[in-house]
Amino acid sequence: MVIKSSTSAVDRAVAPKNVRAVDLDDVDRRILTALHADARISNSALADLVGIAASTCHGRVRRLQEVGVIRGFHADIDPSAIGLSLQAMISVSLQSNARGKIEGFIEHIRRRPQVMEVYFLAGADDFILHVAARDTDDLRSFVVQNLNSDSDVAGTQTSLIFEHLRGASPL
Amino acid sequence: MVIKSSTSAVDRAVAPKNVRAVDLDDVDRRILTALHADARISNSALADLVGIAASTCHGRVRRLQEVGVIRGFHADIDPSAIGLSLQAMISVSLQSNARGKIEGFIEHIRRRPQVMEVYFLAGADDFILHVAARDTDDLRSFVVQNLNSDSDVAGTQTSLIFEHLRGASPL
DNA sequence: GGTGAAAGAGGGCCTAG
DNA sequence: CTAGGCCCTCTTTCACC
Repeated sequence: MVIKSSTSAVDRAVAPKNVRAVDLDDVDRRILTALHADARISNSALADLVGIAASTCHGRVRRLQEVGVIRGFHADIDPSAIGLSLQAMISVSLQSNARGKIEGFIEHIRRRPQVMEVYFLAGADDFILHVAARDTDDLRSFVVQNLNSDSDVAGTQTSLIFEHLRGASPL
Repeated sequence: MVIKSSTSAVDRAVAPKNVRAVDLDDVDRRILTALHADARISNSALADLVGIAASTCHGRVRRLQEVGVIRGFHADIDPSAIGLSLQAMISVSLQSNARGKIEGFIEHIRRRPQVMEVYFLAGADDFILHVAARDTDDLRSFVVQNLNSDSDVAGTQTSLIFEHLRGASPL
C-alpha cells in the first residue's frame, strides 16, 4: 500500500514513457520550475506563486504527472553525509560483440548501491556511471567486481569528482 | 516568502556544507530510502512504513535536513516531454593556465538552461556536462557559444545519451 | 479552460507516559 | 520514543462560471 506507492515511483523512472512534446503554457512552466527547485512546496503556496486557484493548480500538477512531464519527486541526499565520501565518473566501453547485452548489463549495474546515475551513450564509450563510494577501496572493489571482471567489458576509465552541481532549471 | 523557500533550496545545492559522516541508524536509512524514491510521501505514511510514531518521524526528517543529509526535494522532469528531445554528455578540458578560473566558469555554465548536471572532475577532462537541447542545432549552438568560443576551453567531446537512469538507492 | 466553497485528511505541536 | 489530542492548514472534490 504505502510500499506500492514508493515502488511505483521507482518503476516510473525505470520505464520512461515515450512522451514527445507536451504542450505547456507559461503557467505550467512556472509550476515546473517551482517544483524542480522545491518538490515539497504545498499546493496552496504553489498556486499563490504562479497566480492561480489552488484547485486549478492541483489539477495542473496531476496532469503534468499523468502525461509524464513530471516523472517523480525525489529527495536529494548528500552522499558524503551518509559515508560515501568519494564520488567518481566511470566511462565504460564494452566488447563490440557484447552490445546486444547492454540492456541487461545496465539493469544489473543500476542495482548496485554505489550507482547514482547511469548514462547510456552513443560514442566512444558505451556508458558513463556516476558512483559514490565509502573510500578508495570501496571504489576499487566496485570497479573490479562489477566491471573489470566482466569479459564483456572492454575497458573503463575512472575520474574522481571534485564537485557535483545541479543545473538551475531546464526552463 | 514562498519565493524565498524555493530560492534557498537552490542555494543549498550550490553551496554544499562540509558534512562528513553523520551517524545514521537503520530507521534513518529507511526514511532516506523512502524519500529518495518518493519525496512527496506523507509524514504519517512514512512513519508507518518505517515503523515509528508520526511525531518521531517528523523530527527525524527535519533533523536529516538540518544536518545536510537531505539537501532538498526536487521534481524529476522529463526533458523530452518539455521539448528537449536531445540529451548529451559533454566532456570539457580547459587550458592549463585557465584552471584558476574554473569556479567562475562552472558557475556561469551552470546557469544555462540546457545544463542539467555539472560534474567537476580530477582527470583528463576538467568537467563533464549533462545537457538537454531542443534539437541538434540547439545542441551545436550551445557548444559553440558557451564552450568552443571561450579561449580558456582547450577541447570538448560530445556524446549523445540514449538513455538516462537513476540509481535505485544509495543505501 | 477557470473558480470558490466545503468536507475530510493530514501536518505540526503540545503534554503525559 | 510513543501515544493521544487539538488546532489549523492543506488537499481534494464538486458544482458552477
